[in-house]
Amino acid sequence: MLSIAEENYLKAIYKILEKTGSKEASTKLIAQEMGTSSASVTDMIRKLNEKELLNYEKYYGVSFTKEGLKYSLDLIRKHRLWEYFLHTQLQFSWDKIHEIAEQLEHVKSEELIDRLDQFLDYPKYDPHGDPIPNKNGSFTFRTQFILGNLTEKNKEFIVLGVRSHDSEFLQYLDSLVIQPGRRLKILEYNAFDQSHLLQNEDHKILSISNKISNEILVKEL
Amino acid sequence: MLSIAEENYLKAIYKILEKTGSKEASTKLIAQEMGTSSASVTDMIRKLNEKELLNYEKYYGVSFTKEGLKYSLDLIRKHRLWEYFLHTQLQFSWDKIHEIAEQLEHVKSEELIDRLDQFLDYPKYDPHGDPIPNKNGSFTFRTQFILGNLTEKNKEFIVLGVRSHDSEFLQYLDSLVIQPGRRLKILEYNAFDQSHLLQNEDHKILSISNKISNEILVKEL
DNA sequence: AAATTATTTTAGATTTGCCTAAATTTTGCT
DNA sequence: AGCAAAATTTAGGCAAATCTAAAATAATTT
Ligand SMILES: [Mn+2]
Ligand SMILES: [Mn+2]
Ligand SMILES: [Mn+2]
Ligand SMILES: [Mn+2]
Repeated sequence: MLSIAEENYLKAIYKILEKTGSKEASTKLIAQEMGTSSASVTDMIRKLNEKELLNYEKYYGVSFTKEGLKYSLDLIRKHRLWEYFLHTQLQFSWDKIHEIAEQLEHVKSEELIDRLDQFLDYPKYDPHGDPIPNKNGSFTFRTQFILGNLTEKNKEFIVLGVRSHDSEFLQYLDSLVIQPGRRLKILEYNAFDQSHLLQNEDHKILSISNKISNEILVKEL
Repeated sequence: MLSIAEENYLKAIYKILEKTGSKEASTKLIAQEMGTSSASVTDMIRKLNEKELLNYEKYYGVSFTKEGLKYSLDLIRKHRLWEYFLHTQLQFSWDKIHEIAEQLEHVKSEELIDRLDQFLDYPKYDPHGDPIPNKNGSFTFRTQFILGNLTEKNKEFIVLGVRSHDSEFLQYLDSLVIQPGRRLKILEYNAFDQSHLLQNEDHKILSISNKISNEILVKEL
């Protein structure tokens, strides 16, 4: 059993590896992600190395061991299942759930998360569209496009998720009725500033900058 | 915002005051309840006194301040609401819920507990029959009897709760179909050893020692 | 009212997770 | 290759929460 601090380091490393696509995470990036000093990171990764959750070579960053990766995936699973619970059962808006899930994910009980999974009917994606690992740590993949890359007029899409989880961004999307499961139609695409003119499910016309559209994930139809 | 350790001390003190009916809790009893040394208790109660949650007079134990009592009641509320959730929604048996609620009760979010309360439809009693304080910290009382004190033949009762939360005791009651909401009928009372012969809801005949019956709370009808 | 016992507090350490500053090592650049 | 910059580790310290042992105080018994 790991402490909350140790678990948060694992999550930070997972997030870095996911974002950079690399196999190793540097002390610097971990410190940045955790909001701590590099010295603290060195202390902690040495400890997690001793617990055989991280492969650590002095001066060359860390990678996950098999057990470290599985532990991280379990944390991601717990976090996203709790987010799903908060959103679908307790009606929390999607900009409020992350912070609470950050606490709930550290509750230690395998049976709890298994029963929660069953209670929620084994959801595959969280309220932000991120995949939820199953008990074995495997994700369900799906083809998805970044709205910002789509330019075809009159084409219709279903929102799948978002790439930014920024609270204000999510609230803004709420105000535009752009949420997972909602429909969007491209009315116009402006190649000069890469902005879109969209129609939402409520037939409202929306003008969206590429700053926004690049953070929205959709599928056709 | 208090640390988990600080919160657990408040709960321990609450439990002692409830059990002893006294206004002050001694260092010794707190240490016993927490499973720590008296020295640790002295350190902590001095800290909680500085935070104005406890009234503390050196060598004479502690009592709650108004804020300390409210904080404790909020913790009891969270604990019991989570237990109710685990039992009624996730189908955990009543002997498993306490341990998990001990973790969940420390999640910090007032909105979370308010929404959970609403989701569960404002339950007044937890799965062990203990009252759940409302948002203002007030309990709903009800008249209840200790089964061990009841001797009248052929009288019928509804189980309301239990006074011991021991896991093995609860499992034993499960095996006898003695659970909150279930009916019980007194077939015989033996004054010599104070044992009861009962009939449960499944029409099974049960012989119950006073050791057991003294831990069961019931109401008439 | 002493003396003994029980309880509580103080003193001094330990562990965890964090910090800053200094030393070391690697990396990038001319 | 050599030097400067960047990253990392080490050293030393701090706060929280714990411990054991010793000292102080209160309660009980004679
Ligand atoms: Mn999240
Ligand atoms: Mn999410
Ligand atoms: Mn409980
Ligand atoms: Mn309970």
